[in-house]
Amino acid sequence: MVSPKRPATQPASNRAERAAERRGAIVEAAMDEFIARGFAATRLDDVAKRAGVAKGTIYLHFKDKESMFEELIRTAIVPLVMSLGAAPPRPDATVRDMVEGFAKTFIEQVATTRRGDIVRLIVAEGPRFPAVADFYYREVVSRGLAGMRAMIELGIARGEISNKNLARFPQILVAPALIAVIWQSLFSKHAPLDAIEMLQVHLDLVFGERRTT
Amino acid sequence: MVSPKRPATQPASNRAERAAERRGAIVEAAMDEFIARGFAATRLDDVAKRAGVAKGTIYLHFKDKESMFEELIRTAIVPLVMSLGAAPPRPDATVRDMVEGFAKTFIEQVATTRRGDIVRLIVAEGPRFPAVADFYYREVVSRGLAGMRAMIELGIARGEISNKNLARFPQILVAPALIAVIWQSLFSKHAPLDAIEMLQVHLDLVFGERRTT
Amino acid sequence: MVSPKRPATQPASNRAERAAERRGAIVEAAMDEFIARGFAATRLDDVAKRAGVAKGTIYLHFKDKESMFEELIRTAIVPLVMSLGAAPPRPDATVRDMVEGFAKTFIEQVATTRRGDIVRLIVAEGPRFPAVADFYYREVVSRGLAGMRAMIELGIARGEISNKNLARFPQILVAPALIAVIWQSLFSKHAPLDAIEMLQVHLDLVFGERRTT
Amino acid sequence: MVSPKRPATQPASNRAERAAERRGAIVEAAMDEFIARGFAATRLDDVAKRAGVAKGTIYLHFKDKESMFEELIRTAIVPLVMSLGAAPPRPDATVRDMVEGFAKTFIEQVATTRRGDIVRLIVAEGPRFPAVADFYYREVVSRGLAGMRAMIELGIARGEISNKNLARFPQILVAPALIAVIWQSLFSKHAPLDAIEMLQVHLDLVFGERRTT
DNA sequence: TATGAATGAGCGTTCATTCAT
DNA sequence: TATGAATGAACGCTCATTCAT
Repeated sequence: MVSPKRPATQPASNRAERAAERRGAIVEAAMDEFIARGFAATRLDDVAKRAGVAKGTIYLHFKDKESMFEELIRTAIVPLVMSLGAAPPRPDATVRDMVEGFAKTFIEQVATTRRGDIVRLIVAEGPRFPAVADFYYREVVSRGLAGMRAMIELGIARGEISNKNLARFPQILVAPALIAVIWQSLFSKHAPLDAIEMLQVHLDLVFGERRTT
Repeated sequence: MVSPKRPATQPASNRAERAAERRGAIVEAAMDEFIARGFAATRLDDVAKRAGVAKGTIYLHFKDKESMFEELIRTAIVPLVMSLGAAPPRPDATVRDMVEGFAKTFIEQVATTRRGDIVRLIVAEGPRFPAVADFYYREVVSRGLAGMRAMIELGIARGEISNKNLARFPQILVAPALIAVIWQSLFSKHAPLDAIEMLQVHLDLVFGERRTT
Repeated sequence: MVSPKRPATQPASNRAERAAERRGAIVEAAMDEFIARGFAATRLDDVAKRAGVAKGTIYLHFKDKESMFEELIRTAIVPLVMSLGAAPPRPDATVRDMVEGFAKTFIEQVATTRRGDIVRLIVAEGPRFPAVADFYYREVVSRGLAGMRAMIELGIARGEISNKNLARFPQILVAPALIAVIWQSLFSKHAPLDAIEMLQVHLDLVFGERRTT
Repeated sequence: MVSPKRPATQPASNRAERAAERRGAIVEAAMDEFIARGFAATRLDDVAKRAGVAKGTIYLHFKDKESMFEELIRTAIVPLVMSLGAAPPRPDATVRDMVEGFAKTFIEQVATTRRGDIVRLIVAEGPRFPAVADFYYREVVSRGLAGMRAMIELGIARGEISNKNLARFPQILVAPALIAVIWQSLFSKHAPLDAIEMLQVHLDLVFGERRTT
């Protein structure tokens, strides 16, 4: 959340920079509002207020509410992919270690942050925004599942994973992660969920229980 | 579309009955609309039209849109619980068989029907309707998880489940089922998902692979 | 301008009647506003206020501002045509008498009333509302000119009109009438125009000067 | 789109000249837009774009939209008057020849050009812009009618015009010309109108039919 | 002088809610 | 009880006007 009023010391950054700042503020504010209220219930007035700009300014950056929403989600998905794709390719590590690293990254970078809320937002609005659902499927789901499948197959080849059918349903591998995301939004106040622990247990199911030395 | 003047031949089903019919029609229509559009985007005009009643009639049965939504969800959850709680208590069966039966019931009764959409609706609107989320947690989630935990513990006691930590995270057991529900709504047109098969594989992870004779 | 509140003595006219009254009030109000401000500058808020209804009520009768405008004009043109077409077909009268009667009717029924303003409104907005211009041409202009041409030809045949070319330009016969309409709206406060007199003089040109005994 | 930095080779036409150029471009663009859309529906954004200047630049030349419109019309009227007042004062010609020359000039210089659209624009917006209507009356209408009246009186004196009352309604003389202007804008696509021919016929009415030798 | 990003009042339209019938 | 016409607050979007650069 950058203050819209640049401190006097700063030498008045150029126009483009200022515009980018404003746009950023709008994006942040809109994201927050969309997450908090969903698409239909979000008021552009509130977005503008939260972003510290006038209502009309939003329309200098986005064609209308709908395309703002779609563009926002698309934009937000990119770092989501990046934060996951950033899994270090340690070829010498065990598959379990790789998956575990990946899972931890997910929990830290997604499940416990606003990125997780975006995932829930997509689940919530997807049916009304096929373009969003399509994009999400293409950029995140299909890629993510392909990556998981590759991991699973490697695990099977190396003998780390015994259930050969798992490769057909990589969804199983990520299911608890998604559960964690949804749990955060809906039930964490009723009963906290230790996502990291849960993922460990789940990985034990997949890879066999770790011999606790 | 029932004629307002009941023909004299009809034994004049009493008023209460007629009212209940109307109310039922409204509930059905509202449910469909809420599922299709979400809370905020649903128009009571459309609900009334779909239910075949006048707009004002809705207000004879519900205080306002919000409480209608909450009441609807609550009402819809009951058969959800019932359809799941109806698991026959075969004490002689293996735990896996019990869980499997339960899972199949879920797939058939929930994941592939409108009930699944209701689950997604709760995920979507839950944060804006704490009362709904609370009710859902109390009536479905906590009970369901308790039941699952009991099953798991029985499985552990009987030696069917080796991972003792699983009892701490019964969410893991239901995670793929929830995935199936969400997948139906969002991605089934991109790639169909055989939920039954997926659950089988998942149960293989939990109970150990079935020796396919 | 009918009072929206029916006097208590009246036995509460039925719904349809009330609706027609309201619609009539909206039409009146909208006509006045459109004439006074033109299409773009007319505010539906003002129309509603003037009609004594809520803004939303307008939308119970008209799809949107644009179609309201077009429908209004179309509706207003009908009595315009009628008031002109009502020229009594006195076959024994001279052509001049017929044209004169027609002209007087026009001056009395159109040029000096709000109907004249509607003509000016069509001139003003026609280019932006081709549908309006088309309708006006079809229903009023082409018919009116055809009628005029018939009169002129009759006049020529009877020897009342000597200039045979006039039949090719019946516009000439109506031009002063249109001038009168426009003059009313724009310049009557600068210099009043005695339209009746002017038409007499014009007819003298067409039919030859009357021998004022 | 003129480069803001004038190349050194150019003898740097002074600022005032550049400003006048810009102002001219704005005037042209605004005129086109006002004619095409009317006052209220014209967007200064479009004017600026069409003129090739920034929106703010308009405000360096005009106080606001309203006064721009009024000033524009006033400015546009001047050449209108000039193009008409430029009637050569051939004292030896017949009055009919003079009027005919005048009429042809009008058809060529006004009715078939954008100037005619300006006349229609004044008819359309006049009631909302009394200043415009006043100015137009003062500068064009009253002068034009006075000129016409003088012609008519000369015609009467010379025996070319027999109807002495015509001098009281010089409007009759110009009515067909105005009709031609309006017809161009509204109905020329439905039925073309040969304005020159029509004016000839009209003059035959006024001056008596020409003996076609 | 010229720019165009930013503003915010204002408008068309929608829709939950009311109420006379 | 049921209706649906009527309401009016609220929202998305536009555009004349301003002003920092």
